[in-house]
Amino acid sequence: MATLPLCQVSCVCEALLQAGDPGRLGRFLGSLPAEQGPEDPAAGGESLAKARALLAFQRGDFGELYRLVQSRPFAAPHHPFLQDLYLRARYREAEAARGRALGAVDKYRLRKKFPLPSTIWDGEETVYCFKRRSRAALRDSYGRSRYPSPEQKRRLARDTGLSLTQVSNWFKNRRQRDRSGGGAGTPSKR
Amino acid sequence: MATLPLCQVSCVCEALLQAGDPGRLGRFLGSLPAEQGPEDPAAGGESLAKARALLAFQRGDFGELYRLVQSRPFAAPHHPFLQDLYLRARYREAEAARGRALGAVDKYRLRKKFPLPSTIWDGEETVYCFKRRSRAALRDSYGRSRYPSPEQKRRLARDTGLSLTQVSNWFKNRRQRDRSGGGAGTPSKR
DNA sequence: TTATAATTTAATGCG
DNA sequence: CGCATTAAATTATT
Repeated sequence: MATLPLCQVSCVCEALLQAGDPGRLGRFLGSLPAEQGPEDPAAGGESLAKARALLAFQRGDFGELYRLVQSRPFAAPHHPFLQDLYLRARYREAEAARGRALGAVDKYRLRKKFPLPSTIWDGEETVYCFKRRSRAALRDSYGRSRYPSPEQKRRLARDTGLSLTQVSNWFKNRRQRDRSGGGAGTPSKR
Repeated sequence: MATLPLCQVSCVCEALLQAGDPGRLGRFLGSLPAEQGPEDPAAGGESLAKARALLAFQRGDFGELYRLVQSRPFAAPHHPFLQDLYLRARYREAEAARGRALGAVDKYRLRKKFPLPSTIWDGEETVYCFKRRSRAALRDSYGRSRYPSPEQKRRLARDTGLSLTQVSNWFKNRRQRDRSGGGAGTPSKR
């Protein structure tokens, strides 16, 4: 088979990743010449490495997966996919070693023990509570109205640095909390 | 006072439960002879046990309530009332132990921790309100046609025990979900 | 274990 | 019915 330009290889890889067809993806990678190896520094090589990582995961070769993932920095759009793959590999490895399913706490410990490699993570900490200032702004707005207009939501999102979805979620959750706490509502099934 | 036939006792119990008059209900139960106890195996005894359970709840004797509810199998028409009573007892007990109002998640955890006794529950798992079986039937029908005829809808409603509106809503939501998923407008996280 | 954010599913109101 | 939005239930993370 003739050597393809790297950009075309990338394209095919992404398409097959999207399609979720490991069989065809494996055959395609097998058909490539050896010099298009994972060390290729060009940007297009990222898709190739991604595809190889997925196949390594699927055949349980976790060592190869970790090596691939750390072999080079990946562009941000690839991060979610690779982070998910990396963690699932760590989970599955620990699960196999222990012989039974992991709980939420076990997974938490593994995440602490094996932090995401810097090649697939921008280093920003995942935050599960919004900043004090943002929450104050949300609370303040909630005091004036429990149902902000789209206009108000946009302004809040801008002021707090949160997304529109996050602002909407905050109001939803806040109303729900109010309801369960204060209302004596008997939950009706219908 | 003379001993009443059990069917009459049931009738009075149901009437007073309907009326929501705990005072009169309590006095009525107090007036009954001891041998019409909660162990009475006759079907009519269910109303009596129901009434006793309500009074136990109202005076905060939750242990007695749990005992009554599990003392015998109850017929399906009594389930909604007793399920509600049982859960409210669990909620109130936890609330008192903690000293603070419960949120939606707290209540969810209690429902998982204290599943409904089989005496007041048909055992059908419900996820997001609908029973697993009902949802399977809906999914199945959707696979054959995204727009069921009124005739098919009626049949589904009958088979699943859902209302016609609920069936229609389910299809509407399902189509909506299909559309948003495939097309544009997936709300991004950030 | 608990509080909080996010997600999934069912219901509602309008055109 | 489609569409947007909300309510309610559930999950995930800390």
